[in-house]
Amino acid sequence: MSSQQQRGQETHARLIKAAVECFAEQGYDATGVAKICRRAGVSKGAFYHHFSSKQKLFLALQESWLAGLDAQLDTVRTGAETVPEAFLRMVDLIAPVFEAADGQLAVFLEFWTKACHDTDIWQATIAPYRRYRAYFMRMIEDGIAEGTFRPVDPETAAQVLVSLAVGLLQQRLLDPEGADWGQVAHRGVRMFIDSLEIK
Amino acid sequence: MSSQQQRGQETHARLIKAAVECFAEQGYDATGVAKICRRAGVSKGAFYHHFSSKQKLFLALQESWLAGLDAQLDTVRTGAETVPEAFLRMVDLIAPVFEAADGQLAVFLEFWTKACHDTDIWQATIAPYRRYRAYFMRMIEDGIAEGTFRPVDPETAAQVLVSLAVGLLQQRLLDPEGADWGQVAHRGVRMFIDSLEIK
DNA sequence: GTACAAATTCCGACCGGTCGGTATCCAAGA
DNA sequence: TCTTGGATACCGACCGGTCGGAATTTGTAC
Repeated sequence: MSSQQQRGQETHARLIKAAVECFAEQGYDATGVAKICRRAGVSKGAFYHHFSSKQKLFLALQESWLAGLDAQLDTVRTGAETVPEAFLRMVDLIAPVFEAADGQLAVFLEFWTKACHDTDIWQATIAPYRRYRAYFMRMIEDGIAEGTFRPVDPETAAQVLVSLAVGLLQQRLLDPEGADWGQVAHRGVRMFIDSLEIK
Repeated sequence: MSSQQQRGQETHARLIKAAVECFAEQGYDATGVAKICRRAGVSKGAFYHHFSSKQKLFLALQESWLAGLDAQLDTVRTGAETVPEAFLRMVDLIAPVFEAADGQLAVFLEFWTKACHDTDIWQATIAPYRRYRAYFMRMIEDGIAEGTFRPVDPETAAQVLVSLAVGLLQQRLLDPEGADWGQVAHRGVRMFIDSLEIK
């Protein structure tokens, strides 16, 4: 890689980092391109050299973040004996990911909001949820197959679980001090399992 | 009421209505005050005669909507023998409220988003959730008292339920065609009850 | 009933400022 | 020399909000 290419990549990364911080602190709309540039120590010209629009940067942000979450999810099933165990492991594994990203998560709400009014963002936003739903569905089907779960409708159950996860994320985001959200998440997933398990 | 007062109230109502429609279609930030006024068939001067700022109108919107939801919630406990029944009744009673408001619900996402960056909106936004949590908590305590529920921690359980409700709302908002959300809601609440009930 | 003042409701031009985006030029590395 | 990455100045559009005053109704004194 030439020194010029490297310089370019560094600027790119600095812009992403600055954008995440700005969006998290003030929100997407309230953050001007100029502000991102100032924080990144870079000019507006450089910005539009790397991103064709403010929205493209927004999408790039979402994409990179979700890729990280996906990677984390893939490690869940390994090393769990039964499906219920896998679900519980998931909570433990995912929680720190969210905690680490803490301040930046507010941007998720922006994604959801914008998704309602923009097809590009909408597509990029719902895709992961459908993927997670399918993922959970398969786990539930496995649970039924291995005899630990009652023969419920896996799709509906998966949708319930995704909703619960999303709701937990939102509540945690809105009122971080309002509860011990890690504990609530645990309790929620345990309730989910309880109602599915054959006892 | 004098004819002047009445005229004022009508204008007020027209502004609210126009604002809800605009916000739902394009979002809060993308909707200029001028656009609301045009839709309401009213001048900018009239707008600022009725609302001291765009944000005040936003808050008024949220307040009036939540008041309606509260009123609906208050009718739930009456006419249910046991607590589990009350929870199930709640789903049936609340669902149509959300369905009726359908197109307007996207504004909720905006409330959440703005709440992260504005203390005024934040206070107005979390207050109802804390109220609902307290409401559910009492119901769960009642369930424990009447012997139908296991002696779990009512607070955590209530937080789980609120999270589930919020998540269902968000998912429904984002992907209305993605599932039969009424059914998912039913299944979710039933799951919640299942894991609490003494069998 | 009439004349006039006060108050309410509303109008729309206008303000300073900010926005996303563009055009142009420059410096340095290949 | 020529491409690439970055800088700067600038554009038109639009924003939330203000303001002086017009139009109409209400209250009051005669």
